[in-house]
Amino acid sequence: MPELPEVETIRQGLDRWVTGRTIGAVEGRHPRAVRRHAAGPADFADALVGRTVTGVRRRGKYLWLPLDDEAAIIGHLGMSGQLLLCADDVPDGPHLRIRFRFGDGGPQLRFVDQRTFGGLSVSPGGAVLLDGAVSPGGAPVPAEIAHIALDPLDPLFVDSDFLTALQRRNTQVKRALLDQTLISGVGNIYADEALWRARLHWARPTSALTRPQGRALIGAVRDVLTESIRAGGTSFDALYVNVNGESGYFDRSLAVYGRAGEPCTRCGAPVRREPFMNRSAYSCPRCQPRPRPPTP
DNA sequence: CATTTATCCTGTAAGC
DNA sequence: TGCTTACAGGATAAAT
Repeated sequence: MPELPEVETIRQGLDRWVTGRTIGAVEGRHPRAVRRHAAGPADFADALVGRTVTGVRRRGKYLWLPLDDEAAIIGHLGMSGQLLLCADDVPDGPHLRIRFRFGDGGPQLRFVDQRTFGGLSVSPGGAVLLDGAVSPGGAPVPAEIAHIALDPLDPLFVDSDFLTALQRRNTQVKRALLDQTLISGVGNIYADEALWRARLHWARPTSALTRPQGRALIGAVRDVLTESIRAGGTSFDALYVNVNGESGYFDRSLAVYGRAGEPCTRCGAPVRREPFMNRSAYSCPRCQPRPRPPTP
């Protein structure tokens, strides 16, 4: 599902195909897609018609598109959201939620979302620098996402600060990786992949991690995210595609996620799947031994 | 305050 | 064959 590499791939596509274009019409097709827009669906469209997109930015799994009037469109793909550039004659699918037409008459932008966990909103002052005191790292982000931590590909991300915060936590290491207020952009897929690379079991208590283990972990997180971006992200099915409808191919490089019973590519032991937060955690039983005592 | 759990959704696949 | 159930899981409100 869309995590940092998938969102970054989409950001790059939007930057290429949408930046500089002026919105001509906005068509809302499902109220849930704009539920985060406090001023309501009608205001969402009113705030955008006639505005020009000046760029596309990202923090973690959030996107935002600054506009020429100091507002910004904020977007989150949730589980199944897609942003697609389509010629006018491409038929609407059943999950079309929002359509943007542009004044140049070029390809329209569609927000398509099967499970409706994603959505778009307009942040009135979102294109303007936020008070650095309340934004993690002091970076400019819309106020609505100021609670989201820096992601590990952000130039302002400081490894040692993250490791200190990680060690202060009293929880399991995978839970910490998924906490977007501690480190953003990592979801279930890349958490499992990074833990495998760092040879750490997901249930390891954060407070007991050594500094070298922590450094190995953040290095692994950064490596796997970077490699996946290079591959265009991970596509298991048609639910994740880039803005032109193309799949990424990092699924071929996954070591453990979704590979229960298959051999570990490092040691050959069958990959283990364990229940984790009403989901699954995949790991290698040999490379990532369980922590000694019962989990905290 | 820190941390965990329940909830929102729908399509696919597995089970009876 | 057709119905039911489990599962996928990001963010957030609510609970502990």
